[in-house]
Amino acid sequence: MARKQGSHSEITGPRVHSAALRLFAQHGFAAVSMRQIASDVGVQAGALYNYTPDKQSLLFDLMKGHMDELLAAHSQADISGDPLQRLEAFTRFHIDFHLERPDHVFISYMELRNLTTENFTVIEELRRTYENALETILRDGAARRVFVLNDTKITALALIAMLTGVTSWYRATGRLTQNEVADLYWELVKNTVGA
Amino acid sequence: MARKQGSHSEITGPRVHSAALRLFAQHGFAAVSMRQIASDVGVQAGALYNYTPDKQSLLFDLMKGHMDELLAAHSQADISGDPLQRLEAFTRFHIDFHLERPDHVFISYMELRNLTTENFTVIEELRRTYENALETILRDGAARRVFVLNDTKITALALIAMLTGVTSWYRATGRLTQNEVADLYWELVKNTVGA
DNA sequence: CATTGCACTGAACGCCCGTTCAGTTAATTT
DNA sequence: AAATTAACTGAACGGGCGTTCAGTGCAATG
Repeated sequence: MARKQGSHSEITGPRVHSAALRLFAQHGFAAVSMRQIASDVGVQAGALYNYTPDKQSLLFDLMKGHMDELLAAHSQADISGDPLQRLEAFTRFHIDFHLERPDHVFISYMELRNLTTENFTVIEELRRTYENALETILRDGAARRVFVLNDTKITALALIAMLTGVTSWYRATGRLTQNEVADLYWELVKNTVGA
Repeated sequence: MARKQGSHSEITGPRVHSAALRLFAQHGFAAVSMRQIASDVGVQAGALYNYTPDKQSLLFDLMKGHMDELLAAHSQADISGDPLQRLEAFTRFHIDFHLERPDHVFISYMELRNLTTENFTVIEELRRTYENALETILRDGAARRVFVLNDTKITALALIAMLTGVTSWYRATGRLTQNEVADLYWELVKNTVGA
């Protein structure tokens, strides 16, 4: 019969994924071996295969999990009101969410090319869904002449690149708090859309 | 005596580096083997070592060469006048330069963690030099109240992230010409700095 | 025409890779 | 106490890795 207590799998499973997360973010997917992940968890390489069918799935699960969390958190977030208010809410949501998951963000932007084509397609679609949420806000604002935009699609991409870039320099121990960063970026975003 | 004509080294050498450039950009440094590069050039793996001391140097040379070219082109470019004119010139220079070297740009932003610490330090310093050029323009403009900025350092980083992001979606066969992209981004940048 | 030396081959070096699996351990259930 | 089974070990599989180097062929030199 299946054991309920004393089982290690509920501990080891998450540890495998969080070791993979950290190591992939630090050294890159291709540069990290299953033996390194195993050693970090404190088991032999073979034991990893109780928790993932293969290395590729380890990467995909991390990225898919991140995108699912992003979209779930985004629909939970209170992003409402007129376009300007929604853009502010989106900006602050994006900064907060991304600053709290630097490793996930890093992997999701750097390791796309190490996904199989099927897995890549899945992630790309989720990413496009998120980008479209921003584009909708921009289009609404442009229609109501609250924003002045020459090209909503390019503006959306430019804003996301700007906002996500924050993870490449932000350090919790640095000069600015997370809220100060969000304030600064909101000013930049507001200006960018001509509001 | 050394042969001057009929020598292949002047042909093979550049081919090694350009094969490495393309393959590293496509699959990532860690995922590309010396044998793949050799096969792309049309030689055996051992022959590569006539042109590079090791794989790491291949990566470093590509990144160092890119940064040197960037800084050289930047100082050749006519970036003069008042802060607004200089910011426009910088923006257009940055977009043009980066759109014409997508592989170099990709490698220089993605493969930093695969550099040895010594090599990383070198590249980082060159990158900071370039960022400082933008920051100087911003500080001048803020001092003369042409720009409205809360934090010149963060604004510089945000703008560079936004501008460099163009390489991740731009395709020469797409909807927009390089000049149209530069025009769009200049509008965004101008707005962002409150000018 | 003999010599030089560049450019390259092809084999080898020791090592690490992702993945599989028979066997061991020990906690739980009956 | 016996049976069951989850969790894991340790060895092995075939293969690829970066790098080295003695040897080969040939174009240019003297």
